[in-house]
Amino acid sequence: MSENNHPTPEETIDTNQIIEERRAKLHKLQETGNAFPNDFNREDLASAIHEKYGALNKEQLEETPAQATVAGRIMLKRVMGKASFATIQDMSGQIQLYINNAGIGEEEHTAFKHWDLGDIVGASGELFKTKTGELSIRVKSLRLLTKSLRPLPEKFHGLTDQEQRYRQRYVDLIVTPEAKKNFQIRSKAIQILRTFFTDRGYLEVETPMMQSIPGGATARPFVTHHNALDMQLYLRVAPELYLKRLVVGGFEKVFEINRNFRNEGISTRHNPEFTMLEFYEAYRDYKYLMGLTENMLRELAEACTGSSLIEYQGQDIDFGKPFQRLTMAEAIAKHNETFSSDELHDINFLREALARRKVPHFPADGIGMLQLKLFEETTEEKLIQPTFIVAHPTDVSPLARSNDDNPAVTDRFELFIAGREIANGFSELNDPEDQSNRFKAQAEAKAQGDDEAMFYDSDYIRALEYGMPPTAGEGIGIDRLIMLLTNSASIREVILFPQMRPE
RNA sequence: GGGCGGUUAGCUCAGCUGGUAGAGCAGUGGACUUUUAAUCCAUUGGUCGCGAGUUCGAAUCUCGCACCGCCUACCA
Repeated sequence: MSENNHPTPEETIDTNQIIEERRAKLHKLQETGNAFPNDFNREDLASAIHEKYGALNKEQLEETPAQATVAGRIMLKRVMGKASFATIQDMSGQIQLYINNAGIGEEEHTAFKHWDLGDIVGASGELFKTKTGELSIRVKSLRLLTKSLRPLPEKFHGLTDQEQRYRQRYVDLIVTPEAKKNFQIRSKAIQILRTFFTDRGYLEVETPMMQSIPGGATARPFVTHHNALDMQLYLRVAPELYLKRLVVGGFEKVFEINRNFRNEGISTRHNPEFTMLEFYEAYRDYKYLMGLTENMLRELAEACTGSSLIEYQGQDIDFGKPFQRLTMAEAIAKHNETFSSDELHDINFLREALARRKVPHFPADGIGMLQLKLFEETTEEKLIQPTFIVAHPTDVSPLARSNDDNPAVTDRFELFIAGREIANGFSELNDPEDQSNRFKAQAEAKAQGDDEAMFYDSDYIRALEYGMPPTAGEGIGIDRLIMLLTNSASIREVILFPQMRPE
C-alpha cells in the first residue's frame, strides 16, 4: 500500500470464481440489450402492500385482485421446476414473488432461474395469498434491473464479522435488519429533536467546523491547513463559542446539530467525529434547561421506542419519572454507604479517600475538585436512571457562570443515564472580564503542557463586550443518546461509517 | 495508550497431542407447479491474515508484524 493510504486499483481487486461467473452472466446480458435499464417505475413498497392487503383473506383477494408493481433485491430464491418463489427486499421491507411459466412464459422463467441472490429486479402482477397464507405477487412481468456481481453473505446467519459490517456498511444494511432499524431510529430521533426546537421558536444554524481558534470544549483538536490562506486551521471540538456569538447578535434561541471532531482514542463510546446538539436560549438559566431536557428526552423516548420506559443492555431506564437532581456530594453519599455527608465536605477526608483509591490529586485542588474526582471514581457509573448532577467546580467549567452564593462552583449540570454523561448544560458566563481571566488560566495550562486546555479567544471576548444577555446553553451527544434509544452497546452501531484503520 | 482474545472457501463455522484442509449456505449441472433458511442427487471453489523460525514435515508449536473485537484510560 502506498504511503498516503490510497490503494492502487490493483490492490483493491479481489475476485473469485463466483464473481467471475456473475460477470460472465452480465456480459451475456450486455450482448442482448441494456443490462442496466433505467426505465422501470416502481409504484408500490413492500410494507405498504402488507399494510393495505395483509389483513384480507385468500378469497377476498381472489375476488378483487389488486395489482402491484415493486422493485427490490432478491434475498431468497426457491426454484421448483415449473414454479418459483423469490423474496425481494426494498427500503421498506420484503415481499414474496410467485413466478411460473403461466405468468411470464417459460423462456423468461428459465432466465430467472439463472439470476442470483443480490440481483435487483422489478416485478408487477396481482396479489394473492399462498396456501400457507403469505401475501405474494403472482408475477406477470419480471425484469432484471441491476446485476449483482458479488455474492451476499450467508442467507441465514448474515454478516457476523463486525469489522466487515462496519467497513462494508452497504452489505450490513442489506442483510442485517437490526442495523437498518438503528439508523432509521437515529434519523427519526434527530428529526424529532429538530422539531422540538423549531416548535419552541429556536433558529437552526450552522457555524464553522474549520476554526482558527478551536474552542468551546477541553479537548485535543485535529489540525489541518488551508493552502490559499497558508494558515493552520483546526476542526472544531465544539460550536459553543460561535453559537453564543449569535446570541450576542440577537438570535436569542439557536441550536445546531452537527459534527464535532476530537483527536482522541477510538472505543465503543468514542468516534473521532461525532454528532452534537447544542442549544442556547437567552433569558433562561440552567434550572430551566433541566426541565426542558426532561421533557425533550421523555418525548424522544416515547416517539422512538413507543414507551418512556426503555431497556438498555439489560437495565430498565425510566424517562417517565422526574429526573433526580443532586450535587456531587449528595450523589456520592446516596450511592456509597461508606461516605457520610459531613465527610464529603471535609477536605482532609476527601484527600485521604482519593489517596486510598490511588486517584491523582493536587494540593491546589479545592473541595469541589476533590468531590468531582471522588464522584467520577465511585459514583458516575452507578447513575443508571436519568440524574442531573449540579454545581461543578469553576476550575473545570471555564465557560460557565459562577454561582452567586459560592463562586467556587458554577450554575451547571450534567445529565447521567446508564452511567454515562449524556448532556452538559449551564448558565453561560457573560461577564467579559471574568471570561477573559478564565481564558488566561486555560492558556496558561496549555502553555504548561495541557494540550486539552482552551486557547485564548479574543474575538469571543470582544463579542461578550458588546453584551450577551443572560443565557443558558446545553450540549447533548447525539450518538450516545441514540445508543440508549437503540439499545446499542457500541457507538459503531449508530454511526453509519465509523472511523477504521485502512484495510 | 495498556491488557486479553480473534483472523481457515464469497458467507457461517469445524479442524484434538504437528502428517500437507472439511461441512453447511451461496455457485454450477440435474429432478421437482404454493415454497418459507424449500427439498433431493452430483459438483466447482483455499497463498489457512502477513513474515521469519523450529521440524523430515506447520492451519496446528515459537517469535515478530498487521488488522479486528472486548476490557481499560481520556472524553461526549
